[in-house]
Amino acid sequence: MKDQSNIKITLPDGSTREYPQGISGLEIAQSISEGLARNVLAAQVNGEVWDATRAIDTDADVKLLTWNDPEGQATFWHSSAHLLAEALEALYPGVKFGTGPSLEKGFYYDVDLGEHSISQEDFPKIEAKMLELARQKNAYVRQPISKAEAIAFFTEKGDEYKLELIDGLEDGSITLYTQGGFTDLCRGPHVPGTGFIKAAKLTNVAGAYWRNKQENKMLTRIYGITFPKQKELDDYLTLIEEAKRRDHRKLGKELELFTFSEKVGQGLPLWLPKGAMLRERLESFLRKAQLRAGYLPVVTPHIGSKELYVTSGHWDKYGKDSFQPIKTPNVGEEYLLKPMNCPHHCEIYKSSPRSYRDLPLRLAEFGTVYRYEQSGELHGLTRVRGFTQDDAHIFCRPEQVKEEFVRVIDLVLYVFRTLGFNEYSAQISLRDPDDKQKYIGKDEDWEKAESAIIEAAQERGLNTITELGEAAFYGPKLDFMVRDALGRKWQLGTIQVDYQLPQRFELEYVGSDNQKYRPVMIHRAPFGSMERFIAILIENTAGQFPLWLSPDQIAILPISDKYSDYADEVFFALQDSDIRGFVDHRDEKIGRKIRDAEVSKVPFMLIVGEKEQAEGKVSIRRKGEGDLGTMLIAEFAAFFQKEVKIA
RNA sequence: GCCGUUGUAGCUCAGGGGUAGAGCACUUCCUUGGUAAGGAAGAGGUCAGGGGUUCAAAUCCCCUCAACGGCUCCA
Repeated sequence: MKDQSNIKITLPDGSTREYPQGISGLEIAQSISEGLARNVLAAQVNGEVWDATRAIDTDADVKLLTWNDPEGQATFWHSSAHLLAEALEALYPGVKFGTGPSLEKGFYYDVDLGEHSISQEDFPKIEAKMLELARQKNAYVRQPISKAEAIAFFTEKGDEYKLELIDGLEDGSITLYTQGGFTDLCRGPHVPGTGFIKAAKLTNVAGAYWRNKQENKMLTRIYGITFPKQKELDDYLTLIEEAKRRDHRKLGKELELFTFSEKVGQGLPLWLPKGAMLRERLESFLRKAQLRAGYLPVVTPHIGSKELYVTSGHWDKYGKDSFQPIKTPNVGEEYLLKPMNCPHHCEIYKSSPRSYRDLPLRLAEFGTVYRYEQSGELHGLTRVRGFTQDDAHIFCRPEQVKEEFVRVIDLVLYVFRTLGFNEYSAQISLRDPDDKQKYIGKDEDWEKAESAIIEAAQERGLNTITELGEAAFYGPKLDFMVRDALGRKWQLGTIQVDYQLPQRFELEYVGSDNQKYRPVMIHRAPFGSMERFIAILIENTAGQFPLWLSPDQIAILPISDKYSDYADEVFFALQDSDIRGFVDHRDEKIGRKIRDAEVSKVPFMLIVGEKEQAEGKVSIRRKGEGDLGTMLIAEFAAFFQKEVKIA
């Protein structure tokens, strides 16, 4: 007969062991190996992450979590947030605490510092305090308490934020955690003790609204990161430094792609010749792909009468936060800078009666739009006030929605693949079921649209995440999200199903039965916006664009001005083969010309001197690789054409 | 929009109550050099803008603008 006090623990490899009831994850680790026990940060018990020291009372699947597990790191960082709080309480008595979660990389704690204030200069002091407390190797002690006790504790402490949090908690589910002299309301879990934290760095301080609501008080959010080893912190900091070097704002300036001018206005990028040419190349790439996919180009003006946006619903939704209407000499006449292309495209649809045979009708336009983004939101090229969408609207019959949607997914994936965007996430953005007033349209239409998206994504085997409340006000969408060099997420490609605008604009087509029907609209933009896409492209490639996009593909470097004429000859010959570049006619030594070409990321350098001139050749040097030997001009042109195609 | 930080030459930055500095870039001259920076000279700034304190402000204070880091927002 089985001993009542024993429980069965199943480990991830499928093996099962018997332990006395009440054993902890840490003790299980000890029974396996000392080394493992030293590294256990938490235990996953039946799928839930627990303190490693928490007693397990029933048979369970247990996975011991270490620094190598994302959940282990999350636990480590959440515990570090408590350590930060402890340090803050020691240094700034009376500080009140909001919440302090772990992040993908690190953690933060939101605090109300009262009279105090904290700046970057205070970081070393706080970090030192954290490490001092860590060296005390205090245990994180879990203590379940009743709601009344919790209220009493935090009333005594005078922390109204914790009281507000307790208010939303259910009696019986409340726990406190204490390490050293610091006690926090927390559901856990935590690492066994502070001693695991060997390196700490506060990264920045920022304001953040309490509970993320704009109408609430702004607290001070202190961001930090910790590691079990100093070296890991050093490596992390090096990585951040490298990421900053890829920042499109920095590279955009260095590579002379774009600039901003206070005089032109905030968030209004000025494209410099190299950037403009890069952008044009991307546009023509997509134009070609869209022509193949059955899109028809249209062009519409940058403004439209206010009535257009009253009809579309955009005026009602965004009017007061937008660029305000442009007035004319005629009283009452008002125009808006267009924030969207869709209303214009709807009017194009209406310009002629449509038959079911005409559908799907795919109208495409690189349409420049203007949105008055909040000043604090502007960010390089990723968030601007004037930008160009690679927009198109597909007008189709209801039964065509899914197929069209799938075809758009294919187009987006083709674009991403061609440009080497392998790290994206596909996000299905649905409406917030608890806040339906934010949206327009009938429930029935929303449900149809949402299921069309979900099915289409499934059909293409996309690995999707679903976000509630992220839909556009007129419909759900499938967004392709990518990260910038510093890990921030941005939406690039987007596909949106819309039943509302066709109704608002009273779009119709005649069916085979000679009855009138309402088409469905799909909004889509594979790049999203040229500005944002190029920003991410710059960061992805660190400014080293694929050969076909590179602003300058070759630099012709004469050894001295004696070979200037030959260099020009080579240049014109290659220009005839559609190869872009320039001749470096400066009075500099070859070493210098090479260095400058390398730094400005020109893919090929063609060095010409006495030898080359005599033989009608060029010496090829590839950026980052070095000397490739000599070729005849025509040989190089052929070689280059092959390279462009591979890229 | 909110909280915080920053704003000095085209760029990167030093300085800091007594009327501005470096490197790179730029211009001119010398140099004609073979695979990642040749040399010299020169030019360039109302120290973001406005107001205040002071005998004196780039420096201290206030306001505005912009950038940066977050928060909120994102058709």
